[in-house]
Amino acid sequence: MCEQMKGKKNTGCSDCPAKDKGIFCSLSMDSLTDISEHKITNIYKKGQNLFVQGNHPYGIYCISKGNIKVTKMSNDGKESIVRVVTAGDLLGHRSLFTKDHYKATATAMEDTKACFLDKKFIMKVITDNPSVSTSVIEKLSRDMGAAENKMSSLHQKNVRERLAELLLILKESHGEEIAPGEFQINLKLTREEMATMIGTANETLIRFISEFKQSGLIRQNGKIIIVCKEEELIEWANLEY
Amino acid sequence: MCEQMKGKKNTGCSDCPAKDKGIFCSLSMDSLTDISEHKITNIYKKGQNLFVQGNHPYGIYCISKGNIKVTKMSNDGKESIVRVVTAGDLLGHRSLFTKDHYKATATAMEDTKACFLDKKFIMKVITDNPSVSTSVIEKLSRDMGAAENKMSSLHQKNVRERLAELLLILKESHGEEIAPGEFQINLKLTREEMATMIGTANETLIRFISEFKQSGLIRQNGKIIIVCKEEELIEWANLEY
DNA sequence: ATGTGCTCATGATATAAATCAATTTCTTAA
DNA sequence: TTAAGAAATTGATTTATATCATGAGCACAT
Repeated sequence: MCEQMKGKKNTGCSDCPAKDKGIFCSLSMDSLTDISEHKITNIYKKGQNLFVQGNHPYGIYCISKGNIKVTKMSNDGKESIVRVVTAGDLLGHRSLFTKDHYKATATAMEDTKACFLDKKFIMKVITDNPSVSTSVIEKLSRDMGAAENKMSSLHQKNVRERLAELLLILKESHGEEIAPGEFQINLKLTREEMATMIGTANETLIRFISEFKQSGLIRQNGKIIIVCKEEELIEWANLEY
Repeated sequence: MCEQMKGKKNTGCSDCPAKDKGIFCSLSMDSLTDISEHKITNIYKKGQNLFVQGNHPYGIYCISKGNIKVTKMSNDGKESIVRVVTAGDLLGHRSLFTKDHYKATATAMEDTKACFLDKKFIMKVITDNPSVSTSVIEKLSRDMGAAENKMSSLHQKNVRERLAELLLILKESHGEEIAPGEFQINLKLTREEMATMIGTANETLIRFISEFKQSGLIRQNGKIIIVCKEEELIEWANLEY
């Protein structure tokens, strides 16, 4: 019996905190129950891998709680975070759909709850439910837009601009307004991780973080970053019109 | 009447040279006829835009013949080619599915034939035909894999490695074996275009192209590049294991 | 054929960011 | 509670690549 199967069945999908953001949001109660009965829920501790670059996929993960980083490692050991996956998102679907091995490694950034659905079952759910397939298509399209955007930023922008852009993106995806115009980014990241998200060295990243802190664009509460002057960050980010 | 509607109906989808590579490949003759009746076929001359960054999508393009580059332009006028689209591929779907404006510009690299399907119709085809939706999902997944790969390459690899990688990718997508072990890349690219594909300056690209030519890894027949020593290119590309 | 405007090529120089090195601060586990 | 390791910071130096400058080769329209 494979690793994933060791998990135990858990609360139903209808109770999932991420239900409304997930691909099953428009399904009937009955269909949801069907999915609940097929899923295997697992808890991953911070630092644990859900899957590893090079392995073969045999299903898909629906994230119920927690943040997961998807990283690619080069031969010479350089790491890049290509995407961060959150509650309501899918994980491992890309490789499953292309019938390929995993091109990246997925690691829990904090204690995480993820439900595993085996290949055969999820494929059937997708073909049987247009609302699911269009959700998947929409999610993929969105992620691909983000990927292409990041790609062009790496070419067109310098590190300061890329950092400003990253902070704005994190503010959108993980931000919480804690005071008028002040947004706390609810995602704990090391400098190293932030650096690999924008394709730079951590020393370089640190210098610009310090710069932004000095200018009061951001501040820090322990490990947590707070965006104070969004408007100025937007200026620095040099976004497309 | 909008620009796209000026095109005339043309030969049916069943005669499309790209049919087998497209998302409609598993449809019945009847369904294909239905699609043929709804499509608007257009011819684009080299350099013409199919759509422009910032505009609003109201349908999708199926490429029947020709190559199209998808480029993103920064505020300061720097261009990046994020993807090249070929016969059998979709175009404009990403923005359509996310209900967003176009994030990039699509330009014909040569005389091109593309069929336009309006939003309402293509959405119906997708929801009515699981084979189409899974094809779309697979294509998106594949493109997204390419995008994330390119993203990490920009961070992890130097220009020489990225160029070697690009040549290998082009060999896969547009290569034709013209002699044992010699692959002609059937895609005319300027140096400028190649440079923007791997996120570098054209002068820099030219230096490495020259290097590769001198080492006999590639050679040129007019504007067309021929890969002579694939194995050595693979070495240089420093691919993931 | 002849200019006019691209594309390609090569050399010289500048620079952003990587790398290397050393110190401090924070975490975590014994 | 302290020791040990990890993460963050700051400074000095190096380096890959961008940028600038110039000229040669080609293609195409007149």
